[in-house]
Amino acid sequence: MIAGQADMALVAEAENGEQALSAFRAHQPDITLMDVRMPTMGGIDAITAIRAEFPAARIIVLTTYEGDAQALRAIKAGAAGYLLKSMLRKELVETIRSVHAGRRRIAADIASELAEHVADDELTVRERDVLALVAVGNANKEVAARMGISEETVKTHMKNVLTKLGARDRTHAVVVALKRGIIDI
Amino acid sequence: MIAGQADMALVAEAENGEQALSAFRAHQPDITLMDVRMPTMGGIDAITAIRAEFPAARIIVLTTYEGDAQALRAIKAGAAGYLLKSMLRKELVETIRSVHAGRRRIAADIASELAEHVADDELTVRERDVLALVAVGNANKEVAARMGISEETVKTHMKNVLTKLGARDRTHAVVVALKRGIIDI
DNA sequence: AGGCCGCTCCCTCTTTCGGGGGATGCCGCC
DNA sequence: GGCGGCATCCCCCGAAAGAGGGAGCGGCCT
Repeated sequence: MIAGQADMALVAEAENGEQALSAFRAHQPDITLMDVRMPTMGGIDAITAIRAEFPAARIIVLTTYEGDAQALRAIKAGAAGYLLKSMLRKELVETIRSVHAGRRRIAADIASELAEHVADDELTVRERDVLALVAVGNANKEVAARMGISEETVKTHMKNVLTKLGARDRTHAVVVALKRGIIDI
Repeated sequence: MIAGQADMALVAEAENGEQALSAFRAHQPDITLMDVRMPTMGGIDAITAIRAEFPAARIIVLTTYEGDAQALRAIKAGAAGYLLKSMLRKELVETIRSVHAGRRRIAADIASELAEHVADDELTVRERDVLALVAVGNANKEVAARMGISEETVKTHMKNVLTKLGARDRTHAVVVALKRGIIDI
C-alpha cells in the first residue's frame, strides 16, 4: 500500500524489535511504522532504543487497540504518531505525511481516552505487581507470600488501586487495568 | 496484496456485516475474508447470514487474537478458515488457495487452543450473564437484583463457572473468560 | 416414560475482602 | 533541610465470597 504512493517508498521490514533497530541503523528511514506487540523486543523498547541512537527518528505506532496506558508509554518513549490498525488506509498515508512534516498525530479515539485519564494518578510499580498477581487468582495472602511482604501491605496497595482506577472491587479493577493496557496477561 | 497475486482478484470490500452481506449477494466471490470485530453487525452474524443464503460460501476469518471461544463460534457459524492478522502474507495466500480447493484451514495456535478445550463444558447462557455482570464489578447480591433471581442462584452459577473455567476465584474466572473470548467487555 | 441438563433455591461455616482509621522509614526534589 | 510520594505495617469490623452439602422443576431427547 505504501509502495503504491507516488511520494513514498518501503525501504525495510522487520519482525521484531531487534530487527527493527538494526534495520533502522541500515536505512535510517524518514518514517518508521511500529507495531507494539512483537516477540523478543517489544515496540515500546524498540522506540526507546531507536530514539536513543537517533533522536530525530519519526516513529508512528500502528497497532490494534491496547488501551490508553499503552499509548501513553509509546508517546513517552518518543512516538510521533499513534494509529489503530482498524483505521482506513487514507488516514495512514495522511498521518505519514503529517508526521513527515513534523507534526504529531494521535488517533482521535486514543486521544480522547488519554485526555480522560490525564488527571488520574498512575499506578505505582508495586501496585501493578500486586494487581497482576491478583489477576491470575491470587488471594491477598498469596500475593503477600509471593512478593515477600505482609498481607496488610497488599491490602493497602489494593485499596490504592481501587481508588486510582475507580473500580468497584478487585475483579473490576483487573478488567479496567486490562482494558486500559495497564497490565498484560 | 491479494490483487498482486496472479490467480486472485479483489472484487469487493465492506466495512461492516451488512455491507458484507449485500456485497456478497452482488459479487458471490469464491472466497470471503471476514473480520469478526465490525460495527453494526459482527463477523459471526455476517457469516451466519451469508451461509444461510449461500450454503456453499467459503469464508475465512481474519482477525486479531480473540480466544478459542470466538474461533469456535466462527467455525460453528460455517467459517472454513481462521487466521490471525499477525500471520505472514504467505500464509494468507496459501490459506486462500487451500480453502478454495475445498479444505479447511485453522491457524495452528488457534487449533491447539481449541483442542485444549474440546473436553471442557462450555458455559451456559446464564453463567455467562452472571460472569459478565461480575466482570464490571457487581457483587453477587447486585447481580441477583439485576437478573431478578436470588443471590443463592448467583452463587450456584459462579460455583459452576469457577469449576468449568478452572479458575481460582471470580477475578481469575473473568480474566480467563476474557482471554478465551467467552465474554466481551 | 425415564433420564439428563439447565435453572432455580436453600442451609452452614470459614475465609477473604474492603472500608475506616493511623503510623513509620526512605528517597528524591526543591 | 524540609516536604511529598512511595512502600511498608498495624488495628477494627461488617459484608462478601466460596466450599460444602441438598433439592425441586421444566424441557428435551431418546
